[in-house]
Parts: sequence; C-alpha cells; structure tokens
Amino acid sequence: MLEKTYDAAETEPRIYAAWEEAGAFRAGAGAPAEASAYSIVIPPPNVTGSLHMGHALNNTLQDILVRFERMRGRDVLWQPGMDHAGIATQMVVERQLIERHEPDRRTIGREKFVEKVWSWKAESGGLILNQLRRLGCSCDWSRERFTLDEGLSRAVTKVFVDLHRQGLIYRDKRLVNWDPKLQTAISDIEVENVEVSGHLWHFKYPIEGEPGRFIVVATTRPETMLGDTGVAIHPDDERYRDLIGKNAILPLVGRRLRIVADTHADPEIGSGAVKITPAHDFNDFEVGKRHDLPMVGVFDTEANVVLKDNADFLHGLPVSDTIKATIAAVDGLDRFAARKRLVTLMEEHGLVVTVEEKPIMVPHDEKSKSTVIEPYLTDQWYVDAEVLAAPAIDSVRAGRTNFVPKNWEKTYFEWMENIQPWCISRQLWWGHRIPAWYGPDGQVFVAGQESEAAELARRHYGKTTPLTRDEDVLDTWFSSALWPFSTLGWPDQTVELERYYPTSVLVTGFDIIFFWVARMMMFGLHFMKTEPFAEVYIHALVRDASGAKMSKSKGNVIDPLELVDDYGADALRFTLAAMAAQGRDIKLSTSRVEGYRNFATKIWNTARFAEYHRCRPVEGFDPSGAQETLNRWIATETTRALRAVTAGLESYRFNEAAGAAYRFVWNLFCDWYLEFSKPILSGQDGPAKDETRATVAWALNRIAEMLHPMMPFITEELAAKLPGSQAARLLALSRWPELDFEDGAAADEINWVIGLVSEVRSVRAEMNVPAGAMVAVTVSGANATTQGRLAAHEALIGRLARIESVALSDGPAPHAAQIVIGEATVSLPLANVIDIEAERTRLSGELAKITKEIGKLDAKLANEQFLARAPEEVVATQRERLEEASTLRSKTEAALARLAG
RNA sequence: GGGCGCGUAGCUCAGCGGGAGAGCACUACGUUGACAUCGUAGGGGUCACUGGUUCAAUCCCAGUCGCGCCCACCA
Repeated sequence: MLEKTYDAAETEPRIYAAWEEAGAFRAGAGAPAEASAYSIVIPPPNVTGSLHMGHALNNTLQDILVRFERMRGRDVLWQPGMDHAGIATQMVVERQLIERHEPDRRTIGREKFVEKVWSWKAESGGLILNQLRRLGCSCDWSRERFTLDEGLSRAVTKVFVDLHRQGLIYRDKRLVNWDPKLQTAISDIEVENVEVSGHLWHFKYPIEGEPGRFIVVATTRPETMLGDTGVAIHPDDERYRDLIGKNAILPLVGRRLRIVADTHADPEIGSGAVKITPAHDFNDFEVGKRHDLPMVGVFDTEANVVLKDNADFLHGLPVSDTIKATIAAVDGLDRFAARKRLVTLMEEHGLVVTVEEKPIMVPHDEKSKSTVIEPYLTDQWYVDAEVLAAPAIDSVRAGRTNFVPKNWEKTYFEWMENIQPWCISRQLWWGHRIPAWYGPDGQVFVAGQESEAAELARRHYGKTTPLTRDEDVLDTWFSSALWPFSTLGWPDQTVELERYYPTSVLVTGFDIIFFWVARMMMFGLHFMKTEPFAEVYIHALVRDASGAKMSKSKGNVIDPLELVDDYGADALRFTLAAMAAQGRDIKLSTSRVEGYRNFATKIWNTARFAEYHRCRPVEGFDPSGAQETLNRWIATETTRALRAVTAGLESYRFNEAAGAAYRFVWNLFCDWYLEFSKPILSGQDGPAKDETRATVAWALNRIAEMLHPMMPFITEELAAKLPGSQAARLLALSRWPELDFEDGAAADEINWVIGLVSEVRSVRAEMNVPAGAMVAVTVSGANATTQGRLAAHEALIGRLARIESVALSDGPAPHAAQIVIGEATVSLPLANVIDIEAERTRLSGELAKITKEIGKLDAKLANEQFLARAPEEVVATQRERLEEASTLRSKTEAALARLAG
C-alpha cells in the first residue's frame, strides 16, 4: 500500500542509499557491452564550498543528462571531484588559526601549515559533495578526485615541465595584479573593476632649464607620483611640440622626467600631457618600455611607501634636502595615507592646479571585493597563452567543439583572440608548488623531481651545487585546466582515459568561460591532441526574485538545501529544469518550487489511484493492440509526450522537456484519461476493464521513466512500490522507453469528447446550474460520426459533464441552453433553472466573437496576395477555420432565434 | 567605447513569422471514495515605443526609451 502522502524527507535518503548500494552510478553501470561512452566531468566545486543555487542548477542539469543517457543504454561516467581552491582554502585555515589564538602561518612555517590545511580538509572539507548527494546527483563516487591528489599533482608537474621545455612557460619581470593584503599575484581575470567616486588632481611639473614654465599633468593616484620617470605627449600635439626631448622635474624629488612623444597620450584628455609611472600602471609600463624609461617602484608588498634604502627611488640622485623632507613626510605610509600627504605637500608648493571629482574604476579582488589591487612589478611565471589559444580557437571555429547556446562562442573568441600571458604563480602555500629550483646565481632548473633538478644543476655548474626550490604555488585554475584528462588517469594511458576522453559535454555557467573552459580547451588540445569536450552547454545564472546576483554580502541567497528540506529534491530539480530556458537568467521564486512539489504529490496520488483500482502491468502488454478508443488515445498521447521530452533533453532544452512532461501528466493523463477511466474501472469486470487497468499501469510506468531524469527520487520510489513492479530492477538502470504507436483517429475522437464536455461544463457554470444537478440533454443535427461518438462515450460524457441522459432529437429543445459543436446542437433543457436573459446574453457574446473571427478570416481569404503567396496548408487551415466558424455562427444564430421564439 | 541579453497577464517566466500561453496570486462554485499539496469554471494582455520588410509581425530588420551583464578605457 502506498502511504497517503509522499514523504520526500523520508524517501530521498533511502532511495539514494539504494542506488549507491546497487552501484547504479558506477561508470558503465547497466550498459550493454557494445554501449558507446557518455561522459561528463563535474565542474569541481571548491573544497571549502557549500551548495548554492548555482551549484544546484549546474549539477541538476548534469544529472538530468547523465541519467537520461544512462537510461538510453550509454556507458556513462559522471566524474566527480573537488578543487583545492588555493586562496579560499588558505584563508579559511588562516582565519581558523586566528580564532583559536594559535600562532599564524608564518610562525609555524610552511610544512606545518600545509599539514594543518590537510587536516582541515579531512575534518570539514568537502561538505558540498554530500550536499550533491541530497540533490540526487548520480556521480561515480568511487572515482572521486581532488586536484591536489597524488595523481593529479603528477599531471600538473608534467604539464609544467613540458610546457617549460617547449618555451611555453617562462619567468618574467613585469607588472602584475598584486593583492597587498594576501601578498600574492593574481591573474587579470581575477580582478574586478568597481566604479567608485574619486578625484582627478591636476599638477604642475616644472620644465627643466625654463624657470617659470610648467607642464600640467593629471592623476587619480598621487601616491604613485614618486615613481614617475617620464611625461608623454602626443606626437601631433602642437601645444607641446617644442618640449619633446626636454625634461620635466618631478616635484618633491627633483628627478628628471624625460618628455617623450607617444600616441598613448590623448590630446583630448586633460591637458594632453600624461605623466608616466612605469612601475605602477599597466599603460605606463608599456610606454616606459617603448621609450626605455626607468622603472621606479615606490611600494613594498603591502603597498606601503618605501623610499629609504630604495635604490630605484634615488636612481643616482644625490640625497638633497628636498628628498630628505619627502622621505620624512611619506616614507612608510600606506598608499591611501600617502595620497593625502602628497596632495597636501603639492598644495603647499602651490603646484596643484585643480581637483576634479569624478567616478573612477578601481581594481578590486574579485573574491574579497574589499582589497584594492595594486599593479606591482615582480618576477612571476607565465604561460604563453597566445600560442596555446590558436588551436583552441580553431576547434570552435571548425565546430569540433560547439557552444550551446551558440552566441557564447562570440565571447569565447573575443577573449581568446586578445589573450594575454597568463600569470600562474601565486605567493601562497596551499597548492601545487612550482617544480623549479634555483642555483646560488639565480639560474633556474625546472624538473619533475628534485633529483632531476640537482642533476641538471650539476651539469650546468660542473659540480654539485645546493639549490633552493621556488616558494610559489600554481594558480588553482592551472590544475583545473587538466581536469578532463587528469581525473581519468593521465599521464598514464589508462583504460578510462581511452574510454571517456574526450568527454561528451561540459555543463557550466558563462562566468567561468575564461577561467576554466578556455584553459581546458588549450591544455586539452595541447596534451591530448583532442578537444576535451564535444559540446559546452552554458546555462543561466540563478538570481534572486528581483534579478540581483545572489551573494552572501547582499544577503539575498536562497539556500537550495532549505528548498530541498521544504519541498523535496525532486521539486527543486524540476523547478530548475523547467526554468532553464536557454539564454536567460533564472529569477527563482519559491512559489514555483511549491507548484512543482504539488506536481510530485499529483504523481503520487496518480499511483494511489492505480493501486486502488488494481491496475497492474500485464506481461507483454502492447497498447497498439488495445481495443478501447480511450486506451488507444492515451497510448498515442504518451508516444507524443515521450517524443517531446526526448527531443527536449537531446537539445538541452530542459524547460521544454519539463513542460511537455508536466502538461502530459497533469492536463492530459490526470485531468482526462483517469477521469474517463473511472466508469470503466469501477464498472463490471470484463475485457474493457482488464485492458484499461493494463493501460493505466503501462502509462504510469512510461511516466515514471520519462520523469526519472528530472525527478529521480519519487519515480524510483514508485517504480519500487507500484503494484506488480519487479523490485529487483532499479528505475535508474532501466531503459528509456521507445514508443512509436499513434492512432490519429482515436485521438480525434477523444478530443471531440473533451471538447464537448468542456463546452457543457462551461455553459453550466455560466448558467449557474448547480454543480450537483444532473441534466438530460438532447442532440439535434448530429451526423453519423457524432451519433457514433455519443453512443460510444455516453457514460464518460455523462459522468464528466453531469448529464443523466443523452437523447437524439429532430430539433433543438425549447427553453434550453444550446451548445453548438460542429454540425450538431446540444440542448440543455433547463426550464426550471435557466435564465432566458442570461442565455441570450451568453449567446450574443458568443456570436459577437464568432462574427469578429469570421470578419478577419474573410478579409484574409479575400486577399489575392495572401492566396497567391501564402503556403497552401496555411490557406487551407484558414479556409477550414472559416468553414467551422460559419457553421458555428449559423447554429448560434438559430439558437438565439429560438430563444426569442 | 565594444559586445551580449532582456522589456509578453498583478508577480515569476515560456513562446519567437500564420488562431496570445504556464505557474503563483485573484473571483465564483465544488458534486463524483487518487489527489483540498485537489477539482470545475472565470476575470485579467493595443506581447515597451516608432518605423520598415512581408500576403501576414509579439516573433524578422532598423531606430528610440528603459533595464541587466561582460570586456576595454578614462592619465
């Protein structure tokens, strides 16, 4: 017996355990020997992560695909795992040390600290993987990987060493985006530019040797002015032509600033002259290199001003009183204090021309958002992304990898074609330590192992030489870029690698196309010679109900696990699928989830209905052999629904698959078929009843199957508990149905009945006929087909429309509400109940509507252009419609006339 | 500045060349032993605006207005 209500909270964990116990998620589970491979690698969540709505959507969609293909008999692998998330994880553990009043990481040292991170991971890392289980994700957990695993680390080292040998990884001193709080470099795409209100100061810099002459330059960042080494003006700018080649003098310091001609200077902006600070600004860095200007850095790693003992700062200048005063005033100040101080000093010297208030874009750390990123001159490791990008661009151009929806390709190309060197070194401890060792003179030896590096050094120096290892670790995305093949065992040639690479599809959000997708393409192509995935399905971002991006800081986060608690995982999954229309963000509202929870309840009650009426699957039952029109009709509709669901899932149109299933189950199967089946099922035993029972059971099983990828828990539970089910077979491992039976005539017939019942109900409601009242109707003008249908379905019509008898008559009854259905008129003789005036109003309204419709159709069909140019079938449809409408009009007019008489 | 996308029922959203749809909310009525987490019926929309293409435009094109996001730049 099925319980009265479905209890998701009780059922879901139990079902999940049953799947795991049966090994249903293992690679290739249930697949026939000759099955083709279908594989997805999970976008590895951070080890520090917990499930948010974005994960819920991302993994629900993957699970739907994976379950669908598993049911279709593919050899499926959904490869799970986690990302070590360098910065995030290190920060979590550092914070923990502070909270526990333990010594900080620098005090305990690298080795101890990394140990602590590992034990943190063992204790509290990876919560999210259990949360994915609650969602129902059918990953092959036996193959779980972690980016810092031994195997994956081996892959990382090999990639680094190989790329270095190929000249595609190199060390370089250039400006990087520096986080002064974390004290590490980060890559360009980890920087988020935020508009804040700022100031633009216009300063006067004196011209050397021309007392009283100044050049005006503007800056939003006075704190970097002590690093100025030049002034640029546009070569065509007449105003300053004579100054080119001369020097300006840096106030407060006295350094000579060469005035150079460079197109970077835009005559339209500010004064047209721009001061050049190559060590503190990305544009200036380029200008500085072009003109061989000195690089003067004036900050330390925490972005405090350092002038004392700063050889670059003095740059050969004698330590004048001016310089001494400046050092005394600003040395050691942090960058924001230095800004204020320097502005004050400039004011005191009368060198500030104007100050404008204006919005400026300030680089922030994408994650913390609080720290202002500083362009900083350091030695870092870089990947030559431009070389690696070329084949990755070709692959997408040639369609060997396709984005769905396709317009994301534009974003991909745009970025890939303008790709910059990728800074991969991070000044952190948690991550893959860079396999590079340095000799005493700074000579670098890159090797897979320390012993190898030592051997290289011995050969280089001619003797054994002590080496020190590079302190830095790699950007976390470096190891993520290898995910599609490192998780399958590469660099070993494993059977899994052979079988499941390249993967079938990557499912992800657009926000990591640059971070991850592009880099997997580059590394996959370089090391595997094949694209890592055939398709990239880019799904929406989940926003809150008002359209804002969900974020902890905004406090507008909807916790998917709360929704699972309240409504069940199936309801959440179905909601996400139903709302996953391509190319549009999801604004999630809980009322939708509630609605689909009700859908789950509806399905449950459908099964209880079947149980009550002893509808059991019949071995070998084939609906194409059914005798009852009703059963032939629902079998036809099942085929059509299944086709729509299949097409939706095949084309990543999850909303269409969900919508088709929903409409079929609720609006067709429950609302009509089950209602129609009631008189038969509660009637006398016989072949019709047997067949209907079998058909109900058959359709219900097809429903469970077609819904399973989207609602795995409740469907699995039903498959186990439905009467007559073979408990031995898990729905998760059963086959996706293949149906082709369609009987158009049966469909037409039942649809006619549905139309009739709907009309009668509508009129009854409008005439205020008491819901419980049984009425007798007469039908006039019915042709043979209609008469046949009426006779065949009298019981159904009677039950659903509350009609006690149907009699054929020669003419419409007097004092009756009249319904025109095709050629026939149905009279509801409601002498006692009917309000003649109300009926007149109703019919007049109908008539007006029909007349309007006919007017439109007439005009269209009178239009020669339309007849000449529109496709035949469109014209035919319009003609049919006109014919139907005309019949309806004359019948309605007649009915109205009778009412008057 | 470049790019992408969105403005459809009160709300959240589908549809995207030939009869305006769903969920929620709302109104009325609830009889039938699956289901009140339900049933039946109903109200509610010049599909942002203006032009154009077309026999035909909510749908295609252009422009306007409003909104969102991404990239770049603003010394």
